[in-house]
Amino acid sequence: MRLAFLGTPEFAIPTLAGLIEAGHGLVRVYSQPPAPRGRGQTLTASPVQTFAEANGLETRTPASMRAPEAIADFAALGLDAAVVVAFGQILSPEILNAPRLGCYNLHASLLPRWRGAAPIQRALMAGDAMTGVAVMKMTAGLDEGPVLASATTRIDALDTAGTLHDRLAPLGAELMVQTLDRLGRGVAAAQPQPDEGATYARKIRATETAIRWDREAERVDRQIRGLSPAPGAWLVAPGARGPVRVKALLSRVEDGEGPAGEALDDDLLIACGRGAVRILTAQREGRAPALAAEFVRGFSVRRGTRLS
RNA sequence: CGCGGGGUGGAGCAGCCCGGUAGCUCGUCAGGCUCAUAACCUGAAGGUCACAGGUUCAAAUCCUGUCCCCGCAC
Repeated sequence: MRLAFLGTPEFAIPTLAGLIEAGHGLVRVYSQPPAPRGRGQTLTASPVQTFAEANGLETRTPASMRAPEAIADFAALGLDAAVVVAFGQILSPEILNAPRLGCYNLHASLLPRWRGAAPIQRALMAGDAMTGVAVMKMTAGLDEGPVLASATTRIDALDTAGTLHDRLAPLGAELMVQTLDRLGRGVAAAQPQPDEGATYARKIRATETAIRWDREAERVDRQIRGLSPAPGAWLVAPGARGPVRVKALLSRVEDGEGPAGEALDDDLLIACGRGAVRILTAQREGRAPALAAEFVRGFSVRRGTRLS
């Protein structure tokens, strides 16, 4: 098929790679424009732009797909369909209707659950036992289009947003390739999303990253894993030269009772509002992530220590 | 030039402010103890203190520059 691809972060790359491998006619890749990123604020191209250019694909990074020139240019491509994966811009009806068969989005949740910005993190933080990916035909409403296909994956006790992301990206890529194949053969069926069961996956805000030890252990654990590796759930531990911010990257619920936030042993078992959480991987500011055993070797958190 | 932290035997860290014999926890190796052990005891090996200059009688420590890593913000 004659396709355009619109995507921005790492998550979108397996799908783009899958389309290339499937031999589709990728006539254009769109991505968010390079922006100052990271330390030093260097102007950096998005992962998708970098990948697309490395693969010799025609790439554009318009600041807005709503600009008349962008719309006209897009319409002139004469597309069969467009594939959108975490592009980062809301597309107008003119864009959505331009390709002959429409625009198809890969979303990292089992729609209608977790429409919106942070589906992977939200599914984990909410304690869902299962999540997945869905391919839908895009409509004006945000993530409300009819679903053509979906695939599920179990959320394990030690999953983090990072491990889920890495599992869902290729799963979604495969699903998208299959769906396009069926679409091309005219045998794809779209099911409208039911409104019931719809939830919205709000963008993660910095204020959500502080660990609240007074909450029950299950919830603290999910917060830690749902925010790992980025932006990370934080706690503050007393250090020799003042309070130290520590990012908890992996945890597990364990038995234990005590005042919320108190270390119950010397190996990062921390009491919560109810139950306790053992931190398995941690990282303090300026340092590399470390397994609990190594972490504690250089930064002891003895039994009785109060964390906040 | 967005703000900040860090590079010290194989791992994780302390020491740096207030220059002067390389420290801690662990790992490794050898021996011992034990029915036995990831436990305990004894001993040993292993470090150009990121790199390059500078100051000094003397630099891990102070000054300058370079490279790499990380947190925040975005």
